Amino acid sequence: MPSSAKVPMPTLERLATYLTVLTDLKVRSIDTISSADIESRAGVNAAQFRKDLSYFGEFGRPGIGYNVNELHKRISRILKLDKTQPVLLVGAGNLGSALAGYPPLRAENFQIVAVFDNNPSKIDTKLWDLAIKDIEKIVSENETLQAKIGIIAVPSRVAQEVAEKLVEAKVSTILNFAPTMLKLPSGITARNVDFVQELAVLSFHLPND
Amino acid sequence: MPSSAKVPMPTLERLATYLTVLTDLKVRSIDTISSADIESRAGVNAAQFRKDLSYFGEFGRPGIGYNVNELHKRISRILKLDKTQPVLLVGAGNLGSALAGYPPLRAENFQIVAVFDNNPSKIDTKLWDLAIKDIEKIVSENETLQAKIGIIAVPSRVAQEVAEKLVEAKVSTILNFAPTMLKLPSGITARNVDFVQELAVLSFHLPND
DNA sequence: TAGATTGTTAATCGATTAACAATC
DNA sequence: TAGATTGTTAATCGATTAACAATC
Repeated sequence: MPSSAKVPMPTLERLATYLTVLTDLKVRSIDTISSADIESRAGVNAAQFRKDLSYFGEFGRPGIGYNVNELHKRISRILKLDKTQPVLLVGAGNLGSALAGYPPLRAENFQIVAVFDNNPSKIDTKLWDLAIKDIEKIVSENETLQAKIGIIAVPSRVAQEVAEKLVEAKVSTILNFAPTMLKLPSGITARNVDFVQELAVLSFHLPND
Repeated sequence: MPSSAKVPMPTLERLATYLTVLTDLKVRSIDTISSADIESRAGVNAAQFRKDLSYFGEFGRPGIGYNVNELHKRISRILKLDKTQPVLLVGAGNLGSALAGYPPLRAENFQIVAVFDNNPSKIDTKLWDLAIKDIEKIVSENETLQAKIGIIAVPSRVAQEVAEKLVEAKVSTILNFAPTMLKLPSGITARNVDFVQELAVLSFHLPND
């Protein structure tokens, strides 16, 4: 029942996976599932799944299983995906553009509310339906927007600098796509998405000729 | 000394992180570092770093530390990043386009050698310097190319189908950007990059108003 | 030599999974 | 009731870290 007991990071990551599976089950109009079903669909051990949920309360009925809609709703709630989250995007290059136009983000209630760049020739042009703004204005812009999540999609060499501006703009969590270790004040949560790292791990597993 | 003893996945992931740090040290012309330096720069415990390396042999000199260039070279070698790896990209949308034009990939010796899509209006047009080819031709195309790594950058609903084509084309490792659980034959290694999952974890950590 | 730092062992910590009483 | 499946405890497994002899 306690929602405050420290939740392991892997549990949190799997929660998002369960949501993906549950969304799919909803589409297929399946309305009850067991932890064993999850095991076969998500590749996560059934006991693991039940344990993960146990950090947040009771969700199923012994002998029956879980109601798909209810479980989806409750996990969304836990991950704070039940209401729209405003997000600041920094970097209007290829990657930033792809992120701003990425449908699954909207589907899960993340809304990019502003895009920033430092390139004068981009400032005041549009990225999809958003005006690209001067990165120097991020602090004042976010006074109104009040976004708490920031995405860094700029080259590595300026990522640290951008991170500091995001912190100044009162963002408290950062998703960093640049392959750099950010130095951040405590209290700021950051995650790195590193394509090259992912490919490197795959590369290691390649058969040796 | 054994390179074959099963290496933990987190070790492999950190190896790529070390490489990033080492590249940076090379740029700064620093040529010797200790595990304690790595701890402060990569945020990884010094003992952890030494343990990670120990799966692959001996790399440093007691009392001295590690030679930056040599360590970089050896880790590159371990991850098979010392020679160019050909990669097939499926999906010539926004994300595929961003990946194909992503400089760090080239910097680490990954080379996208072909792009495939199923959209007739895209086929035979160019994505950067590559001709977009019909996904139906992937098997025959890869007979010549012999790429072993595939990237899936298509919408979720077609990701499974694309994965199967990649397997048919004799790819053995897959990086999947679609938020779906792929069902793959054993022997195929896959990793998912899920932006929404990353954001969901951040979202969880958001202060409750 | 004295000081620094490695590679590795052993101790700790935490996450995964099996087992089962409770319950539908 | 008998069968199914949960939530949770306890056992297992594996990864992280501290400690230290070896060595530069």
